[in-house]
Amino acid sequence: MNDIEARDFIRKIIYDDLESGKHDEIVTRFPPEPNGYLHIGHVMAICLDFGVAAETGGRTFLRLDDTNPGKESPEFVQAIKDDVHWLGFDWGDRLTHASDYFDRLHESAITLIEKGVAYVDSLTAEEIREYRGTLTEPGKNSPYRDRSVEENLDLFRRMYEGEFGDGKHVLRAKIDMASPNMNMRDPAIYRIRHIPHQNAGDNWCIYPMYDYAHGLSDAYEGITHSLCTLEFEDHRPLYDWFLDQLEPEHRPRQIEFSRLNLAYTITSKRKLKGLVDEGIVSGWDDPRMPTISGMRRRGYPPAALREFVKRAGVTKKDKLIEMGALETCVRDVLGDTAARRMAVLRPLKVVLTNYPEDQVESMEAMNHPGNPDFGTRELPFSRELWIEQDDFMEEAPRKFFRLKPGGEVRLRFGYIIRCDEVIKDDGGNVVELRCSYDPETRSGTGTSDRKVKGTIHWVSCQHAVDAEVRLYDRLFNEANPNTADDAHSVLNPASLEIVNAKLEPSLADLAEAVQFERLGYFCPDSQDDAAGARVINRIVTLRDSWAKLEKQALQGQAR
RNA sequence: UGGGGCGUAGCCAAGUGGUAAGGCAACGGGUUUUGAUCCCGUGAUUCGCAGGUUCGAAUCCUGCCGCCCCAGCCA
Repeated sequence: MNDIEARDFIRKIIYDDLESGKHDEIVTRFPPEPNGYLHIGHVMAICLDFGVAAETGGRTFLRLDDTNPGKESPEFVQAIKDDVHWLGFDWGDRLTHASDYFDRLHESAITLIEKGVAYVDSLTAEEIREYRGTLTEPGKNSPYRDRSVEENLDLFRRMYEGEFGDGKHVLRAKIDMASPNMNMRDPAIYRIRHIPHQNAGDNWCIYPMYDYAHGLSDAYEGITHSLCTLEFEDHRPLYDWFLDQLEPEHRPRQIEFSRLNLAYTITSKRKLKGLVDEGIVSGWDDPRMPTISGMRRRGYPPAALREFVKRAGVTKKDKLIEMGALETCVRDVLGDTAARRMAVLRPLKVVLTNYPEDQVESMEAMNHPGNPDFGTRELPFSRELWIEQDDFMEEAPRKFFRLKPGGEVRLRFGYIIRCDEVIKDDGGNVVELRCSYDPETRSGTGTSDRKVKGTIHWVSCQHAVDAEVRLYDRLFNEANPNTADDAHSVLNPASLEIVNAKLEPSLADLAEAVQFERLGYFCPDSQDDAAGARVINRIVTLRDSWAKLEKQALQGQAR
């Protein structure tokens, strides 16, 4: 245990509890409400809850916190399970629901009534709000607050039996209507809802509130450390109050940490749902979404997400982390694991005028420059090739070491070519380049001592595989769209661009994430890709220091 | 102008009385048949601000300022 590094304040508390003997085993829980899809913010909680237990040889429950039927559904339950598994965590046989405890919770509510610390209130929701007071003024007691235990028991039984309509009564904890902590002003424990439950069916018409159900569920499961986000900090006195009143066998401790916010994206389930419902994205798993399913479809490796939250850290300070930090993690993982391939996103034809008409050569290409274990592959080379439009400039700035009229460039794993002639259409657009190749410069022959500044990628026209490639950018133009009044006003209209690309032949049956050299990391789209009709997602671009240089170069030229 | 939290570099983050770790970003330089990767180097006289205690303060005390959360029969 001592060899584990306590990287954050929560781990320090937990390791201390182990060392002091307060606990022999750490038990945590990840308790999402199945009312939406999990997102990048949840990744933090998942990694913490499962991670800290795994590190200490403890256990973690995946608990669906389903106390509010109507918002929850089995679809979301399934998505949550898939996402947690995909992230690399396993709950074993510890999949539970708050609804699994409805019977015990109901019994304990009766105990609270018998103890005289809970009562049935018959005020309307609006009246209760008025009686609650404000942030600066105390509330006042409900006229029903002093009902007898017998009357409360009778009323609660009849609530349970379905005698009353929604909202007619509510069971409340009798605490302190003048508490400076709003959560302690006689919070609701049970409300009436005549609707079926996603797990419990229609066995119930009264449902427990989060504050009541959560701490007790933790206690029932023997949770030692109940980790949650900062907004629950002032719910803790209430969490503890229920435990004090009911004295369950196990006594969990709630500890709060700050949420993780990602710049240029939103992590509010409500707003995320809005994007889906309004068709701004194709679904919860749209590759631009910050949902786990979206990031999975985009091609982000789970290891990158785990590394990202590890680098972010666990603290109580509000975080708004730059997108670049996440992208770096994605590149770090993919850089080691993805094979290299060649593809042209925006094709421009090159004809090698001095290359034999029907000749096809096979070029050997490394699958990974830093790792020979990836082996090599053969690339067909012929007279007509596709190159990237960006790799040619008719009037190039200084330091542009790609192709320009009269200039030379190396074709990756191929020959050095020179641009002899630029062919344009009637509109003056460059449509083809006539080039000549230097037969002495074939890659890997040892005779290619000649150096040129630039190396560009290419695909043989007659061997190319066509593909739809989807290029993604951030969904919002505002660093913190969470705080924007209207999310629509800060949407990035260019968050998706689709191009018709040309791929090297080996990509005809691409299945995993690969690097398209000089472009970025790409993977087939899990929904739309099909044999013979490739649909590929760009996961992330490569770091592009030329983009910055180009800007400077063009500005310099303009002056 | 109630209560609860939080303020260390552009973004994260260590540090808890002994003289400011690390990562990301940025900026230089080197290697490179990916302008990628990799490697090397550059940042805080200062820790929200102002006082105070101390030989010594990011760490302790006082006051102030700023930001976040709470008035669901949501979680």
